Amino acid sequence: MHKPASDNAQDIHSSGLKATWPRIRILRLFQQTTQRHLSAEDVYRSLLADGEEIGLATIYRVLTQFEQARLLTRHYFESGKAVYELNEGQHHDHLVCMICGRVEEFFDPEIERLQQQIAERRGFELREHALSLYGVCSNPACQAKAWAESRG
Amino acid sequence: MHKPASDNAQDIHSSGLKATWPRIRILRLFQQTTQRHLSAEDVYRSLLADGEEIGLATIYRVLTQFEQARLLTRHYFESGKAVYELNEGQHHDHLVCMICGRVEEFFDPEIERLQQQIAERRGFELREHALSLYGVCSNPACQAKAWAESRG
DNA sequence: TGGTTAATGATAAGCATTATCATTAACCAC
DNA sequence: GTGGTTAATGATAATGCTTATCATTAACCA
Repeated sequence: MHKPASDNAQDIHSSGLKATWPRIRILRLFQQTTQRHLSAEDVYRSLLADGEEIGLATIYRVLTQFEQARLLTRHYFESGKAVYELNEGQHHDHLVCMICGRVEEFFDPEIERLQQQIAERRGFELREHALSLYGVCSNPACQAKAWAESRG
Repeated sequence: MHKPASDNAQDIHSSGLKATWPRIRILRLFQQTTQRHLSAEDVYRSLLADGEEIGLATIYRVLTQFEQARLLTRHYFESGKAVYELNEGQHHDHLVCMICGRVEEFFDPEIERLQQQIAERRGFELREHALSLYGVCSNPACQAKAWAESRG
């Protein structure tokens, strides 16, 4: 069902990092959690709830390292704080509910192609992009809340 | 050539805000500057250089108010700090040079259409979106620096 | 023109994140 | 396996951007 911790240690090792206990636990959390997108604080709390007292400084450091090692990818979603998700190869963009915070993923090859074309036309060598759509999801509670907000 | 300050005061007034001196100067800065995208700190420094001692707290407050009044729009560009630009009606997205920070604007109706379509298919009512492309611009200095960075 | 009420500015507080540094634990050679 | 080297950790201080507080000041309207 889940990757065992040892595979986990392999992944970390082959990224040129020592397979320390905090790093193993953090990576495992991303592999096992149902909530794909986690902030540093989320990771800290989850591990603590699981009896793992890992310092917040370590969490921040490891998340940054994992991002550089391409084990995780980072996003901002306009919230003022970074969230990370497991990098499973296929690139995708995000659709975020402004009410409940739910995040859906999508991939549109045509949009990707157009982006590349726009960059090329302007002499930019495209390295990465951030595309996030913000709206109100199909949950009736969200639609009700959105409607209430719109009328002050 | 430039809008006179009085028009300026009109815009502020019709947004339901008092036409105070700090607000007039801040809006004028955005209308006159060549650098379209300014952070709170940028605004503070520019006005100071122009002999205008406006408190940083006021700058932050006014930028937020102008954004709510749709006189300005806010962006993040992954930099950890907000930048604002004059809202002149037509929506556009951004192409940002990761080396020199230069920002170009673009608009692609096809991308806009596809975004709308994606949101609809998933039952989202699209409210806004953030699309920023990051790369290396055509400036030879940037390309050289990017190349140097890529090899540590 | 004066009174009311909101705006300002100095400063403190807040929040996410990074830096510092003494202690601890992984790894590699033996 | 064991020990020594070197990097990782964790507590905490520091930073950077932004918002809150509150006494003082200035816009607006009657």
